[in-house]
Amino acid sequence: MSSRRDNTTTKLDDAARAGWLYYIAGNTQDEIAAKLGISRQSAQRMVSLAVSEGLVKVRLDHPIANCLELASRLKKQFDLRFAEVVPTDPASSSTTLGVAEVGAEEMARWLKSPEAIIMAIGTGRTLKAAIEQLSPMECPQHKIVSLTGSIAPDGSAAFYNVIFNIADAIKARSFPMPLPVIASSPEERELLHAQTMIRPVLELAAKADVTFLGIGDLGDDAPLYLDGFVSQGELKALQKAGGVGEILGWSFDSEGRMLEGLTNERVASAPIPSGGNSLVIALAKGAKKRPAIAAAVKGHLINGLITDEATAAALLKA
Amino acid sequence: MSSRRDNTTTKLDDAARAGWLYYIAGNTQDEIAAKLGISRQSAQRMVSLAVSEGLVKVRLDHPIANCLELASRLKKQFDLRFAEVVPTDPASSSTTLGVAEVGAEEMARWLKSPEAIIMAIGTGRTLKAAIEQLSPMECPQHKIVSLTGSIAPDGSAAFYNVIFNIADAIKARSFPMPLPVIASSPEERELLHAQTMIRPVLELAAKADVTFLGIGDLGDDAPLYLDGFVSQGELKALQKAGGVGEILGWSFDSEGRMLEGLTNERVASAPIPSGGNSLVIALAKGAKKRPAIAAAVKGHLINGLITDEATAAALLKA
DNA sequence: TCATTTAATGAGTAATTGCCCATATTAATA
DNA sequence: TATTAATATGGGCAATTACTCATTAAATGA
Repeated sequence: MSSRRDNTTTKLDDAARAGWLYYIAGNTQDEIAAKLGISRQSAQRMVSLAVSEGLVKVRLDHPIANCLELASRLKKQFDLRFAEVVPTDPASSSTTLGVAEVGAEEMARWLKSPEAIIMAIGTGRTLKAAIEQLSPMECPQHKIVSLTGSIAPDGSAAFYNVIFNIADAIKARSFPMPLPVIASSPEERELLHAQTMIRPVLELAAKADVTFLGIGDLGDDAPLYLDGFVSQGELKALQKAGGVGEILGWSFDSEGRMLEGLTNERVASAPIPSGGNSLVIALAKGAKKRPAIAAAVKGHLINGLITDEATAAALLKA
Repeated sequence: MSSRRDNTTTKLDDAARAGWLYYIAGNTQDEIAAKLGISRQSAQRMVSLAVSEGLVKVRLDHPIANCLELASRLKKQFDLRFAEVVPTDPASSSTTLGVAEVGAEEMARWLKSPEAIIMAIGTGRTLKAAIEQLSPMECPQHKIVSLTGSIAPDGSAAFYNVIFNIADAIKARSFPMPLPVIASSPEERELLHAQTMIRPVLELAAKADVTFLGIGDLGDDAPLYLDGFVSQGELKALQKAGGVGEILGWSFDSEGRMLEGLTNERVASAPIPSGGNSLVIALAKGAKKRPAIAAAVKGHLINGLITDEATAAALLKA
């Protein structure tokens, strides 16, 4: 008892133990209670704690035929180098369910590489959900670079910036970008990018081997607006100019062409990587994002996509 | 659906889908049944098929998980009735850290039993460290019996004899063994064992419900030698005869076979309990003790083990 | 075609689990 | 030290899941 660090640690240890006995060893909660000398209710609490703390990871090792089919058609039709489709749960309103898990797996696959890679990371709710699924690992050989600013309009750390969450789970060198997402003027953007702290990050970003990012819609409740990065007026202007989506703050029209002027001339994020071998994977699903995703794949802003069955089917039909 | 090859494939696909909806999306089987248009029972069958076909993989992201895994493999491979593995702290040089705490917990678990039990106790540094972790408790119903002498070669109370330390913490009837660990001759051993004070202790020891003991190595700095129970010459002889470890002073070779003659014909300790239901748990870890532990489990000198991750992994590899 | 075997289905039921609530225990604070 | 707040515990019950069994549908082969 003396060597234990603190209460939380002990509790998580016990939870892990209970979770192991339940999920791996196949004990019932009654059996666990007996083995651990606690009541059944406590055993139940521990198991559920292990789940809610994310200690328990469930994976399904089966290429569900329809998903596979859709993925391969997506790859072909939109000239993608990577596509993954997860089943749609019609009843769930989650905008990340499934996509986040698969995204995390794909990230982990890259991070497991013994060779040093540069992984670039965007931002957004979906990506954040994916990061939460990442299992801790040590990979000091890799560099993880943020493509977009970590500063919210009010000066605080942006909630949906994920580079710091990654750094918690993955022991790799990480490069955040201490910038706002959108500067107040083109001049300020240039000034910010000229900073000695920023330039190496931008250079690193341009050389990324693989990039994971989210896609935002430009509807009336666009994340860019909800999070306060653009004003309502600016959003209206983007919509009027034909904008249907944004990546890293860069807005584009339904053909995937970047909009000229407007907020785009003040976006402080790095450009979307597009070098020859660089893999740019977007994580996105949902009816609301469909036009944005369609535009992004049409305009080859991305060359990889993780989405769900319904979205994939809709993309193929359009 | 067009690409499905045959019935089995389809079934597995559906099972995978059901498994996904259940484990990843968190649906109940009723919901799955509704969504897939099948009965609840069929949904249940599909989910369980997904599990039995190994489509569902559960992983536990916690250091404890590996320990539990190792423990269950130890139990299986060495036919142990009890095995507990604690995480290895690579930074610590302690030979008892973790093992002592868990040993104490296990002792406490037994002592909490309302039914009267006989607990036998060996000796050694690890065991002493374990006893120090014991919380005081009242259990007059139990008997605690020492398996080995409490007299150092110089006639003083042996430092690493732990029965008296137990008696401090635990209010139970305790039975020390006022003997040397190794007598000066086989004859003296017989004489000592014939004493009216000793015989009941030996009889009690033979009936122990559970035994906790340490394992000593027979390297050049064997505890048996350091504590002055055997001379350097005797130690060399033991090594030459193939001795790799000792329990209670009884030396054995790498297969866990007791050595013939030498100091073994003068050991005054009780024999290692081995009755049908008796649980004999050793507390030991560390590279130095590895051959001794391996021999003890191979030769079934013990049927319970508390050790650490590194030692457990090495034992399994050997 | 018909008998026979085999697999699939759903009803019923026992076992297991999730959760709420009252109580006890522990920790924090005055 | 006494009081209060926070937390943990176990009883009880409803929801969920696992399993058995009888029945039905499909497949097989003469």
